Amino acid sequence: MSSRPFILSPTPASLGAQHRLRLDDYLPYRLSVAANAVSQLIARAYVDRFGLTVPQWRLMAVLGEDSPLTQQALCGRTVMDKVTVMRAARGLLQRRLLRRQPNSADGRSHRLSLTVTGERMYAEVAPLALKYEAMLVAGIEPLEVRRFEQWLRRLQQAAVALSDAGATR
Amino acid sequence: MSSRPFILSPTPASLGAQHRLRLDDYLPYRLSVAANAVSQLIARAYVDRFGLTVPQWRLMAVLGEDSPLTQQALCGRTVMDKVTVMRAARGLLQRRLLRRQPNSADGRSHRLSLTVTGERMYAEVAPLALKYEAMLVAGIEPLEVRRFEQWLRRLQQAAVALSDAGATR
DNA sequence: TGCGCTTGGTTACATCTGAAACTTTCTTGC
DNA sequence: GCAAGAAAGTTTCAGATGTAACCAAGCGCA
Repeated sequence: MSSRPFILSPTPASLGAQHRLRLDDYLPYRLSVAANAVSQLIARAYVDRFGLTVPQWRLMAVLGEDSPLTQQALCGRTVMDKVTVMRAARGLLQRRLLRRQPNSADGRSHRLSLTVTGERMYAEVAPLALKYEAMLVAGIEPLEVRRFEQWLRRLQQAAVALSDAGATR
Repeated sequence: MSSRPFILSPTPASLGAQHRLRLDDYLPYRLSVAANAVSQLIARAYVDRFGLTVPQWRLMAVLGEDSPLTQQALCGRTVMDKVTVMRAARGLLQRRLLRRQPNSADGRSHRLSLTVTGERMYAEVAPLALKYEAMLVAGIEPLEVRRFEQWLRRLQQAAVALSDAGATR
């Protein structure tokens, strides 16, 4: 690639950024593009092998480690819209991968959990997911990966905070 | 948050990953969620202040630093589909932010560049973008930020490589 | 020159997505 | 208890997005 001199030179104020906008070095852009590439890769794999969409995959991932849960709870765990969760759940229900039982504590919601078939699929889905993750970070020290994840959390937090601040302002 | 012991303990094989799938610690998920949060924040800001969609914003960002360019070139620079570029360009053309001139070298394509109005908007858009970036990474050393960006590039590259490998296999 | 192939760009269509309105059930304050 | 408001879930609708088909202009090779 082209040389980028003085990028790390002392910046004028407290803003640790460039003064000129170069899309290619723009963090939100880089983040978006990277996320897209990774998402596409994994989405394709899951749709091909299991016929699962990303939202459906997320539901299975969560319910595989903790169930039963209501749709509401799933929204929180997967950071997805309630409509998205609803549709994903409907798909899985139709395929008998999910079971929906009445919630004695609250007549509005239901308790969702994997069926035996769902568990069986989960048993294939989870290792594949881990395999993809491993391939993506191949050759990188685990400690580095952890640091990166921390970064992502931090960034997300910052974005949400700014978003809330903007909304109420 | 909850404690996560032994995460950094020696892993069995060369795979630097967990053995159990926990969505919350799953890198592709974290990446997607973080990217979403950041994208939403910025998208909202741009639609509110300038009436620009993300694709439109990207076109302006690229054309502001380098023009004229064909749509084809813009696809490469923004990592967007040609249809997406086409629609974004159409929107900007209608608002007279973009100019489209014939390309003497190739009758199929056109040379796109910002109009004076477009330049004027760019002059507002770019600093705001940098401001958002600065706010997101506030309190983090610039060197760290660079490292993170490198990470993102690397991850993207890995994803694309795996995707290509999968497609041809 | 001309026939086939490629490429830039556009259109059509099918899908996905989220905001908003709506229904039902629960909670709260009186 | 019972109205009023909140919350879980569903449906509807409009906008965004991408794939595939399509058109027109260039390229290449005989």
